[in-house]
Amino acid sequence: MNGGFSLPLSKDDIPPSDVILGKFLIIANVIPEALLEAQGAKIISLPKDSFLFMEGDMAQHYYQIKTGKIKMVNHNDDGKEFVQGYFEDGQSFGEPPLFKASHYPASAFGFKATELYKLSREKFLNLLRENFEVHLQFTTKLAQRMMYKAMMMKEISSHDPEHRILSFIDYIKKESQAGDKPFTVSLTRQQMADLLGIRVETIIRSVKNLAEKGELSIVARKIIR
Amino acid sequence: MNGGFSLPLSKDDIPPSDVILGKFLIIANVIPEALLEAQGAKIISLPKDSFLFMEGDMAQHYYQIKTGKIKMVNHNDDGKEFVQGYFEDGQSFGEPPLFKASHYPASAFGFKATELYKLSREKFLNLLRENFEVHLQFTTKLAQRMMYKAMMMKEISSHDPEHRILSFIDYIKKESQAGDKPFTVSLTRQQMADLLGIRVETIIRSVKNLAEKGELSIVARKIIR
DNA sequence: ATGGGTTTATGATCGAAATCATAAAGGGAG
DNA sequence: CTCCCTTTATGATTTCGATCATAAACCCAT
Repeated sequence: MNGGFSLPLSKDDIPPSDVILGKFLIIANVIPEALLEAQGAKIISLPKDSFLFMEGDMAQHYYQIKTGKIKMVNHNDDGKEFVQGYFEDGQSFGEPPLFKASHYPASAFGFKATELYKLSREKFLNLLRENFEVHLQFTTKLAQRMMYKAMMMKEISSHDPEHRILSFIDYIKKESQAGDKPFTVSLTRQQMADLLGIRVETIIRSVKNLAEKGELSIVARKIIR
Repeated sequence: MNGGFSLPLSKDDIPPSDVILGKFLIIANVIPEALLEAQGAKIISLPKDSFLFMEGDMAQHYYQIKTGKIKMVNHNDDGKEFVQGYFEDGQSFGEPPLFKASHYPASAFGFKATELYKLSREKFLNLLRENFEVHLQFTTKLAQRMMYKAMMMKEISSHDPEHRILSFIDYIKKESQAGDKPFTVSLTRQQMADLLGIRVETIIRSVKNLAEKGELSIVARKIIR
């Protein structure tokens, strides 16, 4: 999953559920910290439950998580939220608008207290210029996220909650590299709902149905497939 | 929209509607043809109404359209289709799975008879390696498509057909760089339906509603905003 | 251990988009 | 011009997820 880099991730102190939650959508474990520091990246702190930037803001900086967890999220008019993704240690987020100096399509929210590297747009582009391997690595991660979004769009468009849920679980299972081994979903049903654009109640009911059909099993409320 | 390159696009023989249709989702006018040829790209022909590759196939080649039009599309079990995007002259498509040697998340369909450059994965990556500007250009286009998908996911998830339609039209209007000038949507209602994951009838009714509300106007069945 | 907040659960009702059916209008090829 | 196919249009009906309401189970902090 790290695609070549061995960053000092030290996930030992993170509870298992979070590791799994992070597994999928860990999509851009991008730039070695040494390189960021060499370019002059600053380290900043984002408190839990606060926003780093809001949907619509102009993108000026590259951000990469040192430790913590960020939720990229859209809020529609009636307050409902749609989660574009979660990002954790070593991952970057919110880079797409950097390239054309445009605005963020979603807000960045501190799901946990988070420490981040912050690098100006110019220095970021410079870093890519001077480092083909990092650039390629970055593009690769972007491409992966792209495919995730393509998959989700297809699923979301053909609304059938059960199908959506299964595809989603299979995707994160694959990401987790669990192989054939039973895979435990560590997301809450609410989190799945926000990622899939479905109400919690519907998730709960659909999951139960899927369990009855034998497509997955529920043990101690956890979803296993 | 071309972002720096002036490719010999010669769109003169393409009717206006197609130019406009192509305007949006023209997102990766990527590699100068001279470079492709230098790397040894072959030119192949894809007949109208045929598939170049299918969802699930392993990605082995980089494709860039010389002339014609490609539709990237998913088919769900009951035959309904979801269109990920249209691509035209000068654009590339289906590149994300190239980076990790994985399979296509959607099928490529000849919306018109199309001539394409075809380049092996290795040579494509090589080309990026040797050409920072092209690589950056490519990443930029990928980032743009990414943002389009993020926007669409958010819209699709918060189902309100009218809202979705307006956001979509505003997006393609912006892409077309029409500014404040009235913008005529050149997509059929069916095409909009397939791009938005809504039924045609719903599009028709919603558009009519929006016209009554004054959000847009319909002239000779064409949607103007 | 206890209390408060979250997560899971379940039933009842509603509503909006999908579906089904049918037809008129437009457009292109010969 | 005419025929045929696509696109737009409109009404009737159905369906399934959203919504509302309520409560049990669980978990964590003090």
